[in-house]
Amino acid sequence: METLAIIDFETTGLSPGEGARATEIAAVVLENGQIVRHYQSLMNAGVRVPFFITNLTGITNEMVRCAPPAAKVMQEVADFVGDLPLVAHNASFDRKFWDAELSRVGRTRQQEFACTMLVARRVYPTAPNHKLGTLAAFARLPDTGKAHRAMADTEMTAHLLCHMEETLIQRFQIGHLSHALLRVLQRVKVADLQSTIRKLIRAA
DNA sequence: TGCCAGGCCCTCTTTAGGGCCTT
Repeated sequence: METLAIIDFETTGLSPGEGARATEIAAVVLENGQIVRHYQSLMNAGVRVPFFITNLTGITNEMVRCAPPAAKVMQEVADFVGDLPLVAHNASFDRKFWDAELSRVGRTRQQEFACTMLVARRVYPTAPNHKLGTLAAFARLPDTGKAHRAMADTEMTAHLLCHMEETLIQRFQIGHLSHALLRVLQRVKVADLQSTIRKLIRAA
């Protein structure tokens, strides 16, 4: 697999447009199917953490108050991932926060996101659902720690990506999984997955 | 009081509606 950066945000809500801010981010670099570098930090954006978010994630107001400023963390994580292609589970969510938090420090995203949830819907159509935790159990992925914390979810997404690559290699004899192929697969109609991959292999 | 975003996908569709998924 080509070298990719996988990220996951914990936030105070669902939309930066509604005032939600990031509370934690994790990123890993996946190289040849192995996690070779980690970045993880809580961040203080100067907002209160709603009670139900603390219940969900375990992230408290005290933890955020003691964390480095959001601007410092975003500069660090943006430098950490550099121009590597980005991957996230339900990437439309993380892309919104990545773009919003980066814009606050005067930076803009240079690369595209690929989405493991959209690809998993096609690769694992019989999974009970396509939540990250459900897919981890369905594919019997290694335990990565407490769900709904940024590094645990980031590592789980990395394991899911590797498992999907193995599945696609076995099922369709693809050579390897690239970011470009992920971007194609996430837009293919579920029923067209097989024919689309075969066409891509023939064209390669 | 009740509701709250947005992109994607499916279908009893396309001049739409509702479920999924993320926090």
